[in-house]
Amino acid sequence: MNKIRVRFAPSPTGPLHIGGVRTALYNYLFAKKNNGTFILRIEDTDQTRYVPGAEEYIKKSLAWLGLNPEEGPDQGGEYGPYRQSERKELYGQYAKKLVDMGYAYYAFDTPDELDKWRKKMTAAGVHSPKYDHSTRMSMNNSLVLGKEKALQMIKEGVPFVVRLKVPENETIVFDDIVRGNVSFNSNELDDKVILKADGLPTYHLANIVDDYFMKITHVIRGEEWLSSTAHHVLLYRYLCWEDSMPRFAHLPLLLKPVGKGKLSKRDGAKFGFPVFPLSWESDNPEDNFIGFKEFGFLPEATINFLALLGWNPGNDEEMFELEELIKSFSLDKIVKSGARFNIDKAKWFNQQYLLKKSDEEFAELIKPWIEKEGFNFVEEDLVKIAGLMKPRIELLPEIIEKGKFFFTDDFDYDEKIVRKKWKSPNKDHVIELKGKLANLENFIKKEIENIIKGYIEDNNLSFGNIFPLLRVAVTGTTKGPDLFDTMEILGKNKVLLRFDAAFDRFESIVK
RNA sequence: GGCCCGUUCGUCUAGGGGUUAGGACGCCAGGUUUUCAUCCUGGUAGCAGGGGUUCAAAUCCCCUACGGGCUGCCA
Repeated sequence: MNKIRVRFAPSPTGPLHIGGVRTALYNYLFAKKNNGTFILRIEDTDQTRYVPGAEEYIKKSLAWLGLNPEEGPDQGGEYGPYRQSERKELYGQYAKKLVDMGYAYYAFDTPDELDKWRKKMTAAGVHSPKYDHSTRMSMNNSLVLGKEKALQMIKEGVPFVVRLKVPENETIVFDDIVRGNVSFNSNELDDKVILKADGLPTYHLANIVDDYFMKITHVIRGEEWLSSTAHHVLLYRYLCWEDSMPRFAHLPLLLKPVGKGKLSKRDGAKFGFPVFPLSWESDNPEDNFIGFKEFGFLPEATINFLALLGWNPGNDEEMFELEELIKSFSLDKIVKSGARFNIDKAKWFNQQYLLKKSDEEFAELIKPWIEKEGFNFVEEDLVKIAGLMKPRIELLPEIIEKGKFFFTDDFDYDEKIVRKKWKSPNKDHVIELKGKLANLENFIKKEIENIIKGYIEDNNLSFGNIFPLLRVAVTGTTKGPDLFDTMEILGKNKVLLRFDAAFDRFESIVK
């Protein structure tokens, strides 16, 4: 069997959607699993939609996730170039060849004319007018004009496109790895444009030509391509490449968390979570998107989550890092139906991976977020803080909202608790306790604990009345890691100052 | 509208003629904890509907409904 070769072929029209990332992932996994080659090909044939920076974004996204192509625009390879705009000459050649063989024809209908034609047809009751076997003979093309005349027009510089001449009354069948046999009646297919007036190919032609020359063995792509696969099969046949036609695997789409339709780029803003791997900045603020990375996701969690959205290993396991995914991956376990994008599961995965990190690793991960806030910290303390905060964090930036008190005195107090508990005798005990802590020479967890617990026990107090006040005084909140650990990290000085500040504040709150 | 694809707990999914329909997230309850979180235990909830085929259907077939995709000189 020939060596497996797959490609991820995005268009640089903007940031790479998370669904595209999953497509890349599956291609990558399939390649690695089978000792094959994972190729990146940039499909930049639509110059009107080209967005500068998008190609760079795609590469950075793949790199962040560890999905590194072996061949591509940056890596090179013996089947390059890997940018379609750099392969321009190739496509025209094959478009012409198809025309010469009678499998395609030149068409001169302008976009404007087609638009008007469609409107007219629609008005006449045709639901979606198609340029196909039933209408092509009433259009402006070489089939009605005659080849001579058409060639003449082309020579004179009349803009033209090349359309595939879809045969009549044929059943086109292909065996999709995910969906099994899929068949189309050719009468339903339109005469797709394969070469545009600007001389560049459309997806359909470019794809077939490139896949053929790049020796692609499996085309793993989104379901949105299923409908046009019949055209692609025709192209392979007419070009006499049917023997090396790749196998197709059409992936189910990612759907909106709620409501109808597939996941769209706007859903991120709408639901408050990312639908892109990395953040994307553009001139138009409406087109600024936050990424999984910037949202606080780990690449391994993102991968794990994505992998399981439309694929499963066939057993109950669900924690998979890239290497394990490679071992377990198989195309036949891909699910057929679309999957709703559910961020809760993604967060859970993130937490699982965060929990696996050592305190040192976790400290490094939260550091950028803390620095971003402009907070200062002692390296050694940060590792301790990391250990305390790790089980409490699902997304990295939560270190700020949940652990702010480690880094600054500027935090709000939980007023509800203060109002409820800041009264005698509770408050007198707390003030008394502060005095005892002030006398403590060795301000370490064990000692602090002895003082506080001893005091509460000696005076027969309830933990529930004293502890929340201590906690809120020092951290502002009743939630958080072990208070004695926290105090030790903060240090005696800071803790005492916080008590003083808190007592003042508490008084004005209860007033 | 037409064509193609799909439909198992709220969500992701296992199961592909005989199962108490399994797991995970979420949610709820209990336990642990100074609180929160982690962790542990338990619970909640599903085969879209209708016809067939069969001794037996979540599983095979048909119809309907619903959902998704496509229907561009976009990919």
